[in-house]
Formats: sequence, structure tokens, C-alpha cells
Amino acid sequence: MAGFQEPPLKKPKTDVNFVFNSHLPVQQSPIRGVNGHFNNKQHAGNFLFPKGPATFKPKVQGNGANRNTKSSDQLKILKQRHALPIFPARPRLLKELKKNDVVIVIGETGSGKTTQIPQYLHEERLDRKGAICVTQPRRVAAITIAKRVAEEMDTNLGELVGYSVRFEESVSPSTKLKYMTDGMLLREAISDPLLSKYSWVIVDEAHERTVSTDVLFGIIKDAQKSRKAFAKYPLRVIIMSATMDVDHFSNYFNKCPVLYIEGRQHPIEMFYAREKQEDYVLAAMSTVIQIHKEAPPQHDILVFLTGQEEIDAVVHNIRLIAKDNSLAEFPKIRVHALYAALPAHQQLDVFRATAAGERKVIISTNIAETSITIPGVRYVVDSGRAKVRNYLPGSGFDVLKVKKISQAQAWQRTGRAGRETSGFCYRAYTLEEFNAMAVNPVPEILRSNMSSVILQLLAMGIKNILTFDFIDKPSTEYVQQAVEQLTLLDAAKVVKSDMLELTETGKKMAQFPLDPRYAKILLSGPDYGCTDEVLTIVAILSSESIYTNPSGKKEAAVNARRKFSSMWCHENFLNYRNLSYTVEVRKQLVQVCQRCGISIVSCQQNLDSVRRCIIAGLFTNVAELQLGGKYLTLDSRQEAALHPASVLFGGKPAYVLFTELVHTGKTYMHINSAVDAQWLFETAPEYFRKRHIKI
DNA sequence: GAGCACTGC
Repeated sequence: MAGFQEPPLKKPKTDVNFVFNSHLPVQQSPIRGVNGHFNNKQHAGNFLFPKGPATFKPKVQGNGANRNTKSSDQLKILKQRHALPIFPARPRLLKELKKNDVVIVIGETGSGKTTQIPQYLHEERLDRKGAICVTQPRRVAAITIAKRVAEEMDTNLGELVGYSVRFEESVSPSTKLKYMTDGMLLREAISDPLLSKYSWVIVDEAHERTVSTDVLFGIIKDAQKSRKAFAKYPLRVIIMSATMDVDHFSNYFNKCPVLYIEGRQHPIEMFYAREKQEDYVLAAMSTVIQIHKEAPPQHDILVFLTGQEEIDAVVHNIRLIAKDNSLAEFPKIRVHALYAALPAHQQLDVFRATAAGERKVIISTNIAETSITIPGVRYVVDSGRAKVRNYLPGSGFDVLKVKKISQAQAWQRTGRAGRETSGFCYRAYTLEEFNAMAVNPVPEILRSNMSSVILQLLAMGIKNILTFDFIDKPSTEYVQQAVEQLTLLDAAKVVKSDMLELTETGKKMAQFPLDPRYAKILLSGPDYGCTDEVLTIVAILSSESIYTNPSGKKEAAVNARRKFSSMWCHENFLNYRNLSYTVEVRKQLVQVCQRCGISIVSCQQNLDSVRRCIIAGLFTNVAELQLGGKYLTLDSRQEAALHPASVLFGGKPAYVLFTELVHTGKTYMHINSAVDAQWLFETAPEYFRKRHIKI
């Protein structure tokens, strides 16, 4: 089997091309953008090689908070900064950034664009009139990058460099570089649509196309225009992304320039299965064992699989295999499972350093792809079933399917080889399969319920949703459905053709970080005297599951939950992390209630009030029992069954309310409550008048 | 009698 030579001790030298306005064919194998589309177009471009780095010294240092103790560390950091692929491009980059209102920067993970560009802007004092905001799709990323940049600038976190994510903020009036989640910036835009605090907004990981980034694009364009119109200082914008088809982005931003930063610090050697694999789990396991037999100890292996159950099974099996005599001569194996639902202490286990003569094998969901980075991993095995993106620094891999190990010549090697390689990726599917994989997946915003987005846009003063400048326009049908829902909830009203306006209720609803239907439930709390109770319910509904489902203990968990007694909470399979998060959500909702003047009252165990209050937000989610014993939803008249996990399962209430429909084997109603027909009428008379419910 | 994972305010 090819390519199991020991990775080099020598640090790879980075080759850097900085290219202006050209599409660069960066690699010999097709490049796949994170969203799975190719960008291997060949264009003749202007290759602009920078003249040479090394002379630049930052004009502006940090506040020297730790100067006495850290000076040698600071030197080391400066060296590292200068070694980044982006560094030689600094002068040209700044020139273009000064010249253009919008610039797209394409760079691989590890190029340094996220940590360096904001610092370059600050060093040049281009943030004199307002702070630099850098958005990230994920909380952890915003926090960890801010910490790193604060360290590089030798300043305390929360001073010159800060971050802002939900429930956690570290900023001060002196903060100039602010890392935040894209959702957080959208929240800010409700009270300040011009984003007037900022002179620069940098949208990072734009290729991920989250709903928030897509909406931000439109907001940013609007803000740029308005700031021009009001003769305020301009808003400068940088869109940063991994390799992708940039034409769509560039066209959207008025044919703005595209800058490419090439050069990976840690090249990855790729292997593809030579033959199609029937059983990807088996293929992944056998690959692990094969690597294990050939790689030096302490070179750890990370395996991507799909789900918890599968992962637990593979962990179990590898532990069994590891005890086999035939492996006695090889390093000792330590196997870890890693997925989001795992208790925190078990997740932390993964970070324990590998001891001499030992090897760590981590079997993970794609959580290890973006949210958790494990040091020491030299080998990645990609089963092709988990959605894998940039795990090893500088790699650009994707969805795949792995290969049976037994044949030594079973791998096809692509990409750069040899000396510079700092990691290996084994893909359990063939190059042909890789090439055939989904191109251009549909952006999330085109698949989502639009009611939250529209409520937010209306709160920012955007009245015509149909003409809002989305980079990809959601279908008129989806927009209309959402508008209808907001109208039914009394959040918005049509003022004239296609023009909408928020009602007083809607203005309050927009303040809540919730689905509009849940916000409406809270607003109705005082009417039913049960704000206190619905706050708890809505907090739970809008958080991740507070339950745990350990494999092998399924039945015990189900039985424990059925008891529903005062003892129930104690050691009964509750997910501590999510439960704590839910408590935080509830606190935040209480604060928003107080700000909106919603009185927090309790109904003292009067559960009928609670159920009636829930109807106020979820009246479109009701199903009616039919003569044959099946349920039909009243909104879209589709057949739906009570989910077996529901406490109502087995019973036959005439009307049931649900939080969502889940289409699996059948259509199931999730999280139910029995409701009275009379209540439905009283709560939403216009809606139910048309629906002929029997009282 | 079920059954994917992850992310955000």
C-alpha cells in the first residue's frame, strides 16, 4: 500500500501565490469547495508574486499588558505571523482593501486570513472611525479566534480584541477587533441597521451559506448604500471564504474584486479507494487497523462516521480487535468516541495527550470537523458518510466512502506527495465517486421556514421582502407562507401591495431569539396567567434535548422518563449540558420579557391555562382524530401519527397539538399536547372558522 | 413502535 512513509520532521516550506482577480487552478486534483462544488476552472490569470516579506514590522503593538513576562513569546508569535501564507501578500492586500468597498478573499484554512487581515487593518489604522467586526458561523470559533488574536496583539481579551456570542461577551468601549457569530451581528442590526459602530465588516466562512450569512449579505449591501446616502463614513466589507465558485458572489457584490491567497502550511496527502466499498463501517475499521500496523506510535487516527450508535459500535469493535494477539507487537490503542451528545468529561478525554508507545483512535461525527480540533491527529479516515470538511489544517476534503483495507494496493494516491506532507487522509470511496458527488447543494435559506428571517427583516425596517436583495432568492411560495403565518400570529400586517409592517405584538416578538410562534406563546403568558410556566416550556422547546439516550440503556431511559415523579430528575438520563443551556435560555427570555413589559405570573399548576397559552402560538399545528382512528392535520390536511415517544401515544384525544412534523417512515407529530376544540376556537377564531372543527 | 448530525439568536 502506497504512502505510509513517515511524515517529515522538516517543516514544510509554504509556497505562496497571491493572485489578483483571477481564477487560480490551485491543485492538480479537483478542488472541492466546502459546499461540494468544484472550482477547477482554468483561467489565465495575473499572477502577482509579492516581492518579499520579512521587512515589515507592525507599527502598532498591543498595550503590552504582559510585556515583561512574555517578550520572548511575543517574538515567537511575530515569527509565526510572518511565516503565514498571507503575510507576503500584505501590501497588495491592503492596497486593494483601501481601494474597494467590497473585496472577496479566498483562502484555505491555515492561510491566516481570519486572524491576520483584521490586524493588518488595525496596524494601518484603517479602523479609526469604527471597529472591525469579524463574523463566524460558530460560537467556539468566534471565541477561540479572538483569544488567539488577543495573544498575538499582546493585549488582554476584551480590550483591543473582544468577542460577542449568545450568553457570552468580552468587549469594552476600546474594542477595535470584535469577533462575533453572524447571528449576533444580525441581532445588532435590529437596533442599528446601518451597522454604524463598524468601519469594517468581515464575513468569514461565507461559503457555508448559513441563513444568517445570507441575510447579512443583504443587510450589509443596504447599510453601505444608506451610509453613502446619509454621507456617513463608508462601510467597508470583506467576504472571506474557502475555495468555491466565486462568480456568484462577485456578481452579487457588483463584480467586486476577488483575491486569492494560496499556500497551505500543512499539505495533506490524499488516498482514495480503488474499488467501491459495500460496507463503509467495515471499510473504516479495517483502514484503521491497517494504518495502525504501519504508522509510528503517537500518530493518532481520526475516523469520521455518521451517528452515535454506529460510533459506539465501532469503538466497541476496535477495542475488541485491539486485544487480539496478532496486534501485540504494535502500539497500544486508546479508542475514544466523540459526538455532541456525549457528556463534557468524555469529550475532554479526547484531548488527553497520547503517551509514548501509544496510539489514540478517535471515532467521531462531523463535530470534529469544525467545532473541536484535536491535536496530534496525523491520519484521517473518511467513511464518506459523515459530512467531512476541513479537518486537518489545509485540507479540503468532503463527503465520501472508505475502502477495505486488506488489499495493500487498494489506494489511489492524489495530490502532493512526500516530504512536505504533514497528514494523511484515507477516503473510503473512489475518486470517481468523489467527483460524482453532489454539486452545488441548495443553500439553507432556500430550504428553510422563512418566518423568523422575515420577522427580523421587518424589525430592521425592510418592508418589502419580495424585493430584498438576497444572494439567492427564496421562493415566493415560501415567503408567502411565512408572511401568512406572521399575519395569523398578529405579528405583521399588509399595508399595501407587498408592503408589510410589524404590529406592536410583532415588534415585541422580534426581540426574542425564538421562532415567532414560541415568542407569541410568551407574549400570551399574561393573558392566561402562566408566563412563568410557558417560559420553562419554551426554553426547553428551543434548546437541544435535555435527555440522554445511551446506547444499550434505551429501555432504562424510556422507563425512567415515564415515571415523571419528583425523583425523576435525579440520575435519570438528563443531559446536564443541555439542561444548563436551557436554564440560560430561560434567563435570557425572562430578561427580554422584562424589557418588553410582559408580566411574569404563575398559574400554580393550572395546566389547562398552560395548554391554552401554547395554542396561542401553535394553533397552526393541530391535528384532528378521524373516524378511522387516524389523525389529519388541520392546516395542510395531511395524515400524521402520534410519535411513540409521546406520552399521548396509545390514547386517542380528539385534537392534538404538536411542535413539528417529522417525516421518516411515516409522518409523526413530535411533542404533543391534547387540546380542547373550544379552546382552539376561542384562541384563533378566524383561523378555525374555516376549518370546521367539531365542538 | 421509533431510528442523523451539526450549527445559531
